[in-house]
Amino acid sequence: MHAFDVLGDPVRRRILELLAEGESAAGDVGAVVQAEFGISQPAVSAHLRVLRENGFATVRAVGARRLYAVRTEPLRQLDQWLDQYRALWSQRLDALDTELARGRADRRASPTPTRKK
Amino acid sequence: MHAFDVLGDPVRRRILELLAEGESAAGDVGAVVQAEFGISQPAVSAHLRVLRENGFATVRAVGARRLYAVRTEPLRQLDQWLDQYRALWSQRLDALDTELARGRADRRASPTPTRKK
DNA sequence: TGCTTATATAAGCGCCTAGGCATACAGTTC
DNA sequence: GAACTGTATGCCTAGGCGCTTATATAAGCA
Repeated sequence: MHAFDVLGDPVRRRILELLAEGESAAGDVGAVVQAEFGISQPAVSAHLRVLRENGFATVRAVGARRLYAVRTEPLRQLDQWLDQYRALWSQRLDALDTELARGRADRRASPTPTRKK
Repeated sequence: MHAFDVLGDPVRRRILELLAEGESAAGDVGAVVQAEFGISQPAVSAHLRVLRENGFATVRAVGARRLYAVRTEPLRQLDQWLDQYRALWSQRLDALDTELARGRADRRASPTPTRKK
């Protein structure tokens, strides 16, 4: 599952947000999320699993508790992914201007940039 | 549709990447994407529509052509969304350490060992 | 005007995912 | 060890999304 698919779910985003406040037990996170979204405990558990299996969270057992914590790696990657677009907005131009600006840039000086993959 | 859902599709991510090189016609983007993903023209058109309707792209007609261009606004917002997590990784700690660090930090004020992994 | 190109929309369909309930399993307590 | 708490898994269903084919619409051209 791609990082964006993981983050595509509002429940998971909320869980991540909660975990950002600090490591916490599945049940604690669950209580909040269940209340807010009106979903069951198994549903929350499934979301935690997705986060876990996709590297967004780590777990460690403490007694019968499962303490979850955010793993920033995937988020950092997301940040990197954004890099390829930052230039487009750091030009301090708004969307429409950016569009026009790029069109012109291509016609004027710049040689065609390479791209593939 | 949430921004993450929009970006959750690999075809759409690729289209965005292509558009980042500069404004281009639906057909041109389509040719590439259709070849790379083996999907039909209508499928590409549908993706362009999603990007458009969710603010990730703008269109303008030039004759029978439809020129698409990236709109950075949603990407900027994504960047902002990441802000709430940047603190977690700018601490220069990796996931596991971060987890431990936060747990301890809550209890006392001791710093933690450095990264590994 | 009739054909072709460029792109979008419509209809139908399979698949994947999230959710529910029931249940399993581990740990804690007495 | 029985009962209870905390959390995960299995199974099933429903809804949404992406794909395909067929077709519509608009512009360009002979």
